[in-house]
Amino acid sequence: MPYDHAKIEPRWQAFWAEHETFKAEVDLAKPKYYVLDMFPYPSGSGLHVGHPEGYTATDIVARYKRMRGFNVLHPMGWDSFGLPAERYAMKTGTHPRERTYECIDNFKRQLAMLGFSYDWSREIATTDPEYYKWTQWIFLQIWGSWYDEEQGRARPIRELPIPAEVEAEGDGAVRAYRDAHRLAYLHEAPVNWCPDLRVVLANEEVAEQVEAGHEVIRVPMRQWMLKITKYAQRLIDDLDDLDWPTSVLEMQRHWIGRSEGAEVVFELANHDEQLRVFTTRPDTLFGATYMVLAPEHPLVGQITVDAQREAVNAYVEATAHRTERDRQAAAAEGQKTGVFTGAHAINPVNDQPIPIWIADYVLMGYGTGAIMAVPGHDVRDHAFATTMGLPIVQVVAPGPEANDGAAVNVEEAAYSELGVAINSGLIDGLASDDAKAKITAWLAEQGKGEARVNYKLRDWLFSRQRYWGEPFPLVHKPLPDGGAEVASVGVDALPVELPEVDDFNPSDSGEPPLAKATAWVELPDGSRRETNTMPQWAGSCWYYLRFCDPRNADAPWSSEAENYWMPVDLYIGGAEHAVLHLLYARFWHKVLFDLGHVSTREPFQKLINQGMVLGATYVPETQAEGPKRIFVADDIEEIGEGQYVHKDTREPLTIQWDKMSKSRGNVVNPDDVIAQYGADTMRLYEMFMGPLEASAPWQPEGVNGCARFLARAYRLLFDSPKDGDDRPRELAAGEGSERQRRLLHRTIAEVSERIERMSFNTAISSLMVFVRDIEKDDERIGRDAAARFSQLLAPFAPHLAEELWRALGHSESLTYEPWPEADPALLVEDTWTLVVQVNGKKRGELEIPSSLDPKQAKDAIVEQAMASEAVARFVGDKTPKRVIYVPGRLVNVVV
RNA sequence: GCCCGGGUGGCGGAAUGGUAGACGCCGGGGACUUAAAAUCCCCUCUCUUCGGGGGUGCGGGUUCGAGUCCCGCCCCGGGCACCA
Repeated sequence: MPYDHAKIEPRWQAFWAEHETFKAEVDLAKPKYYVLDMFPYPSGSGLHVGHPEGYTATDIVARYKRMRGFNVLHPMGWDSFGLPAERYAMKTGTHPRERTYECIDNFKRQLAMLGFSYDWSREIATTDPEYYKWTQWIFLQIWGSWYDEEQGRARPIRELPIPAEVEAEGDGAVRAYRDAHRLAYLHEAPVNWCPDLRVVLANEEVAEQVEAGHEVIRVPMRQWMLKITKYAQRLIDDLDDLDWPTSVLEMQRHWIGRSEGAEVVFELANHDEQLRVFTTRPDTLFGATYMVLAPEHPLVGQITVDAQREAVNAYVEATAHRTERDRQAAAAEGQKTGVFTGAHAINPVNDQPIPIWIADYVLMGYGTGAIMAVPGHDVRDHAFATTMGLPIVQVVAPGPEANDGAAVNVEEAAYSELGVAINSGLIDGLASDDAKAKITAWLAEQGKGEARVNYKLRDWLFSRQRYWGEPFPLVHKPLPDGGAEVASVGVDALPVELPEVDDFNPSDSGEPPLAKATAWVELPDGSRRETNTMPQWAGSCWYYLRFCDPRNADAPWSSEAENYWMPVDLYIGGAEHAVLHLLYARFWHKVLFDLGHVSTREPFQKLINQGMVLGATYVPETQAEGPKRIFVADDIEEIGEGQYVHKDTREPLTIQWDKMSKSRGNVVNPDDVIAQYGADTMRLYEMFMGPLEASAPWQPEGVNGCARFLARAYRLLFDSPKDGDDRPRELAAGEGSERQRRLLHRTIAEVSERIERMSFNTAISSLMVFVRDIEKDDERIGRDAAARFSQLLAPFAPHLAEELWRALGHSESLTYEPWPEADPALLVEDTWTLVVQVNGKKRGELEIPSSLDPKQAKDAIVEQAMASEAVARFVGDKTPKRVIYVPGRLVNVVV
């Protein structure tokens, strides 16, 4: 029987498992290589063919590096906390744990069938108490730290200097001072509360529920926050040394959003309070004609005059009920709303009183939640001023730096670019940048402001009102004065395991589900456990560290293992994690670095985002009014090349490619592909589709070509008689004929170079050429050539490669065989092709013997070209103006 | 709107500024076969008066030479979005 993947693949998978072929141990004598996949959330629907694209790529690199002599760490695990299991539990009553481990089993079965070289002895799941024990431990490190601005690093909270005046106020004040400085703190943060469902919704869930008719309001709730903002600058700076895609670097920089400007203090008329605003354009201060506070701003209640109170309250109330979506839709249309408070502020540069408004285009979460409005030079302020009839003043004119001489009418539109200051007192005539510097210095002198750097990045809202997450290892301890203190349960009490409950719904009052497990919440000493749980990000923030030492019972990892394996040399995963997962993991890593628990500043040295695998749906060629109709492969019939009709209605359809998703119905299950073609073919096709980073459609016809190639490779070494079992062919020793040797060594060189630059599709193309051409001259492949080929094939199609290797008489796996080296002497051909161009157009080519060295023998080569028929024909008796010679490539005669 | 990618045959895609279309799919022709499948070989951008001409989203430019570099557009994908 010819190439039978169903027989070969399970056999080698069993062999690898039995021999623990891929088990990795710290070995200081060998260089290490840590290659990591973003571990998956084990969803109920299992893998689709999109998942294995990245996994295949890392597996190729892992196998290649092993053969290159590296000690390779290539682990896999499960990001297994998450909402779907909890939703499933509410619906069916099945405990999330049970459901989660079912799903893990299914994922693991599917991954095992693909023959990935994971060290399964290192498998971890974030839901395992032995794992989340250490997630809780890391949280305690963060909670137990403060950020020392002077040293620019986190330090243990016990090292926080307590000011004498705080000390004097007693224990309560000291405790409050410490709590305020911790990297994890409690804060009243606004959340999306849905009273109908009694749950807090993630931002992306809001639209869905509102559409379903549920009310969602922003209400403040006491939440755990992490001070990631303290790390904003380091999170930007340390991006410089990473080998990451530019798009991800850019997205991270924008997310952190550093901007330079000034903080300016405005005194209030008839009030003792001050108003602080952040601006990137202090040079436009003379053009500030009003101020705007966010509706949530704490000063709103105090400064509003009685006559305006009713209108202001109504506006504040309305804002709380407006969904993000509403506000965004209005913003997109440039609509501005707001209400005058009746109060005035004093512009510090000219002592003019200007009115204070509230409007929801000012966000409480950015800057100080208040702005000075300069309608002449800011489009948003301009739109607002126009709507409300507020004055517009021009204080910047186009100057030599930008738009010199352009006509500007700020009544019509804001001029938001740089220029020269006008109508601006002490900075008149200065270019915008100089004006900024001068006015900022002046403000500082007057005590009315200072230079300031601001970031978009907010502190990380770290608690969730869910059951299926890590419990916080904290308790609220009652104090004699009636208050409560937050205390650690102590490292010895870890893990704090989730209590068994049968109801996973939140309580009527909106308390998290854990609050109902009273036996767990209430401790003998009167303390109450924290009932929030951690977000799903928590487990994925440090799993790459646990992989270094996954069974360590005494510590999250040993410094020996961490020192040896870290950092991750290659990290591959989807672009959807470009911002949050990577930012959060980098943040935790830096805290751990500051506290001396890890040795590298950054966790992931090289990052690659694999592209999406697209699935097909079919849509009507002419889309009628009404809901969109889409059809899946089962509904359609192909009546001609690229022409499809609905199999019942005969309506013409066109094919449409989208990201694969269960809801679209365009997923392809790897189980089916493997059953038909085998894992090696599947892996090969995943890589052959195109560059790793690019998205590509899954076209089942294309899989054939890869299957054909493997069958050919199999036939090179196996004889399949009609009657009887396959048997290895008798092969002569050596690397075959001269031509075959050259082909082999060229293939070795090409495949090596292409794997190194992760161009797997072209590496596979080299292997295909080898198999196609090796027997062009009737001679069977040589034994040694076959061995080298098996090794080259091994990273891509490991099962077949092992089978071929064994057919050549080896009894061991080829996993650790040294990678073949190309003999440079055999890469030089007898002749090389010289292209002859006339005026840049190809007119002929010449075979030049390799005895004429392309670099040395320039004159002789050019002479031959000039004597060629092509030159004779296209140059004739014209005199060449110039002759360009590109060594080893071409001669271009310019006439 | 802003920030990243990308646009090459019927399709997926190759191509350090130097022969555009490697490799594979689909399609066509042939060999083998009673036949089919499988396999093997050949052809497969386009026009052509068979000399050659044209062609990498569009329009310019740099260069002896541009898919590749520069400028201005168009289209597609991804991300962000009232961030002061």
